[in-house]
Amino acid sequence: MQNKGPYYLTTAIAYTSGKPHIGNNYEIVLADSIARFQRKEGYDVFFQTGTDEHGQKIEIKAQEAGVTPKEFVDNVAGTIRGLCDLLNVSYDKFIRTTDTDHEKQVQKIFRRLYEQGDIYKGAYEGLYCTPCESFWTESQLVDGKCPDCGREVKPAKEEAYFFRMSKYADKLIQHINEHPEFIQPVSRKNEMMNNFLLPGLQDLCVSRTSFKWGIPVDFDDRHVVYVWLDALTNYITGIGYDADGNSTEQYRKLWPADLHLIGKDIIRFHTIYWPIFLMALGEPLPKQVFGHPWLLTGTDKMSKSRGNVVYADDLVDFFGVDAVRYYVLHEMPYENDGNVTWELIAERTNSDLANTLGNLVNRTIAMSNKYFGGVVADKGIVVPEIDDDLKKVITGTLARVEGKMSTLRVADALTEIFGIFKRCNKYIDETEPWVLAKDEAGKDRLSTVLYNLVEGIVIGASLLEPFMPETAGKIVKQLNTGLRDFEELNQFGLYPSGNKVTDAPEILFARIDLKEVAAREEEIRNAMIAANTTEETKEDENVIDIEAKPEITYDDFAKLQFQVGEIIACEAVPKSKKLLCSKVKIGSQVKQIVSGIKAHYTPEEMVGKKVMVLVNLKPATLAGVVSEGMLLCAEDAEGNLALMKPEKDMPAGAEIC
RNA sequence: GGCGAGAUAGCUCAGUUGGCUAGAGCAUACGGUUCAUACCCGUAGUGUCGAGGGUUCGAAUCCCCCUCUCGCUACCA
Repeated sequence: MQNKGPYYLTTAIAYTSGKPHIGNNYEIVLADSIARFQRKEGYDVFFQTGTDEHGQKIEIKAQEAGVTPKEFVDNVAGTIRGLCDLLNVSYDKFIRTTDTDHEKQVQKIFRRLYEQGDIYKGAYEGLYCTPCESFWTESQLVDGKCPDCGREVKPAKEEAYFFRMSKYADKLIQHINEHPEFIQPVSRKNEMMNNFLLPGLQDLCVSRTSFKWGIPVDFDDRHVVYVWLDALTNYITGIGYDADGNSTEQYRKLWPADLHLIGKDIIRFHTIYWPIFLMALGEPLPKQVFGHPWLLTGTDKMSKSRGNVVYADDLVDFFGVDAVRYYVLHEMPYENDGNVTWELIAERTNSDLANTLGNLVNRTIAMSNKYFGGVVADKGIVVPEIDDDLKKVITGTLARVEGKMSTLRVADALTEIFGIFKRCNKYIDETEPWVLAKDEAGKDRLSTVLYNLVEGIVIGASLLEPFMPETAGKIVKQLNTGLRDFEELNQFGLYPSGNKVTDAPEILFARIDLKEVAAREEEIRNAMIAANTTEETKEDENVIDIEAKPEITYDDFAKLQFQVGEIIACEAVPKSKKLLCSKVKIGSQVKQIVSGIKAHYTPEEMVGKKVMVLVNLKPATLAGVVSEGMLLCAEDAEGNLALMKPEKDMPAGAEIC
């Protein structure tokens, strides 16, 4: 087979905070189908995936679990790798950000960027605005003052390293404009341009001192490298990049990557920060970044307490690996989010895999056995008006599939392949083998018909291999042959005439009873809810750790005036998505307070509540509405808000102290 | 609020530069067939192409406006 050169493909690395659901695994199946396809096309493919294992969240989770962070990520990374294997993912390298060589390179990269001035130590001294509780970089200040409130900024305790993004912004804008294929789908390009690049890039914080579970900055070990410089660089460290210029031959061969396949939530990091890091290192940029939409379960958000989280291993256990692969690839969302449910997979499996494909293979083999003892021979009895179209459809499919795959239209490529199987079913109807079998004179024609069917199925199976490798192998095994190379797929008639197919055809995909699916799903849901209940009671005892703020004096505290306020009226702020405007009775006066809690409370719910109010906050205007205080809320890890209410009924205006 | 995308058959969606009776798949109904996993083949559909207005010989397709949904972003005192 002709070698078309290297093709380097990556997925995002999965965060090891817990077991990923099918919506996360979908990306890697998609990547796998592309990797396998390009291999068949003759490319020397290198396919890398892996896990992102640092950060405060993992540090906390490990603590909760009573294990070290390393033990924790070893366990989860093992689970994730196991899911990849279960899904038959043909990765060439599974990188972990805790790999020693990766960590070493990240340190070297950090040091190099620091030494050449791209990373600087953010001296927070003089740059913290206490009222705004915000850190600002020098470039963000307006006349040396807080850009939000215009007040003086002053020194703060935490320091961090920053990356000078603005330095490379113009070069990146130019690159994006000159390479329209760089960001896919194109609609994302405008978002990046309009929201970030054109308004001006802010410098990015690339280190932390608030947690320890990360790669230490080797010349300043109070700091660990913060997520993006650690995670994104996996794409080059995994293939042998060296910041000192001693990169491996593999790196020189593979970089720049042909495709970074990622979810739409991290497009910004892959199309802005990552290219800029690479520019700073003097390396070429990846050729394409594809930010795919998500595969969701119905309309509800997945949550364990609802028991509606869909895991790949449960699905594979019930449907089989290729049915799951087929579903996610066939439903691959391109512009909009897609759906996955047990019922949808079952329906798709029945109609496409059991009926169209499985039944075709089964009936073809059954007829070969019934009429010719399994021997498939081309007797050369051609009926052009029927056979020609069949052959044309089959031999033309490769080109159509290649066309679809060149623009990553994986779902459409699969539809093209199934066109072969549908055409074969129709061919059976056109030729009526059972009629031919009744008459000795029809025997040779019948033999040719069956030969044509077997040949079509072999070509279809060969095209199917990148998407459903296990099934493709099973099909050709039953036909007692092997998969064809892609370059042979535009020829018809390579199946050895006189070959004998299996006399015991195996059902490739059994039809699934929807009631069984519902029962199984119910079973898993209940088990999940039960397991989660015990887990949640445990979690109730847990606390959420947030970043510590600098210590304050009692005098600082005494400046704050908290009182009980009664909400007597509330309405949504018209020109805003998150804001509610409340009239709050505090003693004898009524204040107007704007709060960003529309997602959690309706205006009707708000009225009548007695809540905790910070009263002496300087009034500010939000979305054109004046706000004269702040309603206090508790916030959980998911960002859910709960208003603070006195434990006993208290009059409006009561001081909270 | 800024920028952007979208609203087409019961469901998921295609509809290129405006052009003949608006399409595909799934689901549904009917007919045919029996080699096969109650399967396959064929036929039939229904659609105010989100509402209204405009340009045009002609608009799902272009323009205006309205309603709704969604994405990124800002606001979240």
